[in-house]
Amino acid sequence: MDDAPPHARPLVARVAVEVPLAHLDRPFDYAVPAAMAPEVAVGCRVAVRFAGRQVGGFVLELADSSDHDGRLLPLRRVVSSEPVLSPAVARLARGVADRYAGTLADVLRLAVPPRHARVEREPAPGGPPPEGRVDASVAARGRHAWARAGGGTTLLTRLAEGASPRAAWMTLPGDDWASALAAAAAATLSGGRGVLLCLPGRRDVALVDAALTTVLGPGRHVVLTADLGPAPRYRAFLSALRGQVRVVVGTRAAALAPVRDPGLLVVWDDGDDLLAEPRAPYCHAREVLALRAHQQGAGLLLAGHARTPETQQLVDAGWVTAMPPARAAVRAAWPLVQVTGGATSGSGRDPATGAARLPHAAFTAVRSALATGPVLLQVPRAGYRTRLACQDCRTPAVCRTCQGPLTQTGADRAPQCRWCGRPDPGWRCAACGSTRLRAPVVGEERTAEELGRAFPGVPVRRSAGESVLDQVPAEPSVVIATPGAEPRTDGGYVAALLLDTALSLARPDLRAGEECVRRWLAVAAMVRPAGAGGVLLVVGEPASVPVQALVRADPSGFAERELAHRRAARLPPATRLATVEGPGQVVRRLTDPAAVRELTGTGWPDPVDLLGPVDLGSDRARLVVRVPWASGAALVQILARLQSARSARKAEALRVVVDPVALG
DNA sequence: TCAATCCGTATC
DNA sequence: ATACGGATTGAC
Repeated sequence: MDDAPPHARPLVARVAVEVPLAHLDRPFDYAVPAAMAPEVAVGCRVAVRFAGRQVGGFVLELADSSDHDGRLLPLRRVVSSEPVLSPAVARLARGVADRYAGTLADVLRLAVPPRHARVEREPAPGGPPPEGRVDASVAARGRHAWARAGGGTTLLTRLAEGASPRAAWMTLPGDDWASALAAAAAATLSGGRGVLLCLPGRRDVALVDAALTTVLGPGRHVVLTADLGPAPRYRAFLSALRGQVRVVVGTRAAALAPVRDPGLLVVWDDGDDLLAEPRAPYCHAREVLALRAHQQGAGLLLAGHARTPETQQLVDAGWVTAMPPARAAVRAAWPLVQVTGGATSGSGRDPATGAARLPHAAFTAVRSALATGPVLLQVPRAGYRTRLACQDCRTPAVCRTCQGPLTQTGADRAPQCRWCGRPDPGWRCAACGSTRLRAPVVGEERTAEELGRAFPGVPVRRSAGESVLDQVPAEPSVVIATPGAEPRTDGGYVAALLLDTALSLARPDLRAGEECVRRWLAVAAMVRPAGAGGVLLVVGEPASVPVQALVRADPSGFAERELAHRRAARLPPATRLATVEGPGQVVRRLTDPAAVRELTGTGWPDPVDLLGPVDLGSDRARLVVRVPWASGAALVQILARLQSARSARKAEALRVVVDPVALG
């Protein structure tokens, strides 16, 4: 095929068909009718007949012969010649599917947005993008952040030279990180290569979008998020695919965007679980981009206020380089950290609701800070980690298994036991039989009310849930925000207050400590340096390891300790772990080595820990499978074979999650 | 001995 | 889902 003469036409198309069955996750050959030969292209969408049905597919390859013994069916239709699945993205998608025991079709649904014919016909924008006015001060702020990161300036130089550095960067308080990422994008672009930036939420994407516009000028990058709507999404996708823009910024699905010749792949705040895909194959943007960096020889930047154990593990392995700031830079950037435990100034609080308590020392510190500027208060989300009760008879809701208190960890999640962590989606009141739960709101609203009274004459602004503030004026005010919704303020906050840290840390979750430190560092990042009067007030246990990360201004030390702890406890990412969920009988059989050997040919890797299975009710069960890190690939292969064997027998697919983000 | 039917398996 | 091949059955 490679040296075919110019008049030769492709005879065979290798097609990835869009079917959800695991055992059909491989290419199928089709004959290319002469009439379709001019339209067919590698990467284009086609329609084919498959097992008697009309299905869609993507051309993975064109060839002049097939290894298939039987007769080939002809392609039914070339849907469009647009090569929406480049060989590089096809290979990446295959790698992601293999990494997560999923199917290529699942990954391609994330990688290629639905076609929009009208958008596809739109003429390409004429000429080069307008030469924008570059805002020198924004670029300078970005460079300033890099200058105080260890090796930051070198990183920019190497990107501009076409090298592919892999780095883990933690910001210092006050860093204009969005501008810093834009500066790295500009450097990479100046070296002639593309850039992809993945961020957890729309707010983060909007910040970087704005920074890219000022640093690169307009029209040089494109935003790619799932919530754009079909036409704008396909338009953004096509402009990256066609090379009209070389910089893409977006949320998790953008990790598979068709950026050509990428020189830099950026993940921001990889501890945010928004970066994990909630649908099969449950891939995480950090893992997708790490694989992509490896496959395509691109640079990788794992950036954030905090560092996850997963990223720390890559640092330990020497695969990415840490960028520690000089100790002097840390001292110059960090606010003064004050930890207060013990007595509270409040009185008459309802102990059952765990309402916010404000120690006297913190109260005075906030009052004095309010003389000069805004004070930030981070509170748990409304209703979050509050004890649930029956809406009708007010009987406290308890766990059916262990009688622990039920709490809600998110507005749309099932109630969960605070002691054993078990979710209880089908709760029913033991006293009156009601199924209606009441979540007393103690988080944000109650705190706002209390603080409003505590500091009369000072405006109280709230940023949470539906009404998130991007920015607040740099004037004295109490700003109450839920994690992730903290507004920015020019010059930074005079003080910030972290309440009830001991309670937050007590969450029955493997990631509780890591998650708290991540949220606290996001607050610390917005406070003025100690030299400018900035104070971070922490209400909690001074000796606890997560609180010490703040006291010592040493988030990387915390990441190291956290990873060491995971190693000692044989927890991810020091081990590889997967959950398998399905009908009780099927899942229980997976604990029988002989049965697994029969199903997969080889059986579980040795050694293996099978934890559970846990009964989830309605005849469903979940098994946790844990293997040493080195056996991860073998584990995933077994899981894929298991799915394959089941789908071949027309059995319902199991829910397999490799590296689950949350472990209750 | 051959056609009709059933069942398992592959799906190009 | 459909299509096909091989095995099974039953009538001549």
